[in-house]
Amino acid sequence: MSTFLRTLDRMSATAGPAAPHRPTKLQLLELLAAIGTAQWRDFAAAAAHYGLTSTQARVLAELKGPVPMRGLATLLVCDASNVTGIVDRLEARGLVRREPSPVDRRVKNVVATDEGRDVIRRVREEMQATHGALDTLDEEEGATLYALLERLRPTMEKDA
Amino acid sequence: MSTFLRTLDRMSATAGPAAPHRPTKLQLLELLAAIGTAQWRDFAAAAAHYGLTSTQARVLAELKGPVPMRGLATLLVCDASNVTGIVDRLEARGLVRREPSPVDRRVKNVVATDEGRDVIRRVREEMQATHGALDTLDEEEGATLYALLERLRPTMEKDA
DNA sequence: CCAAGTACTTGATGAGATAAAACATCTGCG
DNA sequence: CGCAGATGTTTTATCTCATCAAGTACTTGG
Repeated sequence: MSTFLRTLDRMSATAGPAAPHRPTKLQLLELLAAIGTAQWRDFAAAAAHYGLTSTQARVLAELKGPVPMRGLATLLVCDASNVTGIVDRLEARGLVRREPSPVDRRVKNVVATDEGRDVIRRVREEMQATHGALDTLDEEEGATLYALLERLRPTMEKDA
Repeated sequence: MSTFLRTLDRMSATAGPAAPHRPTKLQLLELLAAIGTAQWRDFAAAAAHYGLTSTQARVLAELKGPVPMRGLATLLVCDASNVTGIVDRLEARGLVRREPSPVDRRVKNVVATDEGRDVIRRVREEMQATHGALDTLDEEEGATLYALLERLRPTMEKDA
């Protein structure tokens, strides 16, 4: 609680005249959206640096172990037929391999190759380097933000 | 986007069990990404409910006044030739209008029609309705969250 | 006035998304 | 057991969105 108050104090000291003190729900939604898209663009840029589309990078990042095509579709929240093409392109570049499931002959498991693992590792590193954004928050502010966002999360994920 | 999440998750794997009062940078990023993802999917779903793609809805949302094609391209961070098609489709549905700029005959300003404004208003309402999440914050907490997020935004937009 | 720059469009190309349908395989129930 | 229905994958068609290259129309500054 005292953390809250001090955070507010610091904010009113640094916020300047432009900061609205009573944001509407809509303003908050728009701000969240703006930050979300900024993050997404960062991810896409890091992926592009290694010749990947963001979707391809997304798939590659999922492949910690073998994942069936259908499983990828579920993870990506998209149609299974869509995954075929994405994995085709990754496979053509040698970043990924299809192998038949030992337990179900209908299923093809997708596995990252060594090169695939290497590429996604580099994308991750680049993301970390890019995000100095949060360094502008001190420890208390970070804790405050985290606590507030965490309360938002469960309600917003209902549609997943 | 959900992979993006998991990627960040994996990146912060060394942090161990969550220490809620001292979140790491990566934990914060993960949380922001989680909320951003959920919100983006909600936005897309609300837009789809009115027969709009998320990109089309995004354009409509930008049209608070007349905006030149080139300006839209800048806002969307994409090629100008891309905007032509998006606005074509919106115009074909009567949600948007091109009108010549009075000051520069090269320029076409895009304006939302009454119907366009109505549709985007409904999309926004649907999002707000979906996100009772924000109702769990009281006024002070909302203001705190807004101020913190606002400080994050400019830093994250640096890379355009 | 004219060269260079800017705004927009067109056309080619490619990724990603969905829907419908084909095909092989698995599963459960009579 | 055997078959009907469900499931996993791919193909094909169609759309949107993204880029690049080129072309047209207009503006601007030397």
